[in-house]
Amino acid sequence: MISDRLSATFAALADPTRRAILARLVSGEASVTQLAAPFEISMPAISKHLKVLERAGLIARGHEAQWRPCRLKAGPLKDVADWAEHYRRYWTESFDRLDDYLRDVENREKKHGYGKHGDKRKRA
Amino acid sequence: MISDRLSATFAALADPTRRAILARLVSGEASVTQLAAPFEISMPAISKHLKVLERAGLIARGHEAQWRPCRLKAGPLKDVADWAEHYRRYWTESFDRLDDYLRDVENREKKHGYGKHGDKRKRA
DNA sequence: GATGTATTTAACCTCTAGGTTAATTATGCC
DNA sequence: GGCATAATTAACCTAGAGGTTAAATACATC
Repeated sequence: MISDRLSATFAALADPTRRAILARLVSGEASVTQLAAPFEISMPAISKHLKVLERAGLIARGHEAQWRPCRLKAGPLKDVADWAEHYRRYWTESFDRLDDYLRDVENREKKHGYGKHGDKRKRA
Repeated sequence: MISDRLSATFAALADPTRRAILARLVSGEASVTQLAAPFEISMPAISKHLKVLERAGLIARGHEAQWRPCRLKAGPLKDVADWAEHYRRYWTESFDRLDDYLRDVENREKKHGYGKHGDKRKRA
């Protein structure tokens, strides 16, 4: 079980099915069956996804006869947005802190350099 | 392995150690040993976290002698921020779509209602 | 080339995530 | 009460996450 709220939120959002469920809930309350319709997975699987979303505080659930309608609770998403905002200047600097390391790195690029999987290039 | 980029990003961010590493990288490039310092886990564990961050495109790695300095790559965080922004109006509506369901729900709250774990309350 | 430092890889462990099918619970309707 | 529908719980499976320790790799220096 994930203790801190932000981790629980990110973990809940890491699954595309769950993000799709949230997206669906934007257009209003829905039953479990309705939420399950677009997916090929079983009902219990959907049920588990909903439990994860509920634990993360991203949905709330009601009771109407045998239905348990879900609705969006976007509160934790504000935390996500706020958290990401702290990094805005780093994605704004066109290439991630480009200015910071250009002088350091570029003028010694024959020796070092940032490659995808380390330095496997031939060296002159 | 996670196929879509957004899922990989969220999954990477779901771990507090990894978020702390990103936060540290805001103050500039750092070696693996430097990044590991604040934590009690082993070097291989840190190495794995860095691999996750690298795969998610959140860091880039260099080569300097036996060091593999890391730097922040905030690109994917913009996607996170953009994604979250779509839900702004739902967390802005003070209590998550409050207006949408107040009429529907509140006037039948004796029968139904949104509780933490379903309707376990006594009914009149 | 031996030694020391930085880091990764290998091999392993445990726990959990995400899925399944079958059974159970809750409710409305006849 | 009996049946149909909605959803959850139970029991199970597999793959992967996150951690460990020990061994291997890469580089600088003496």
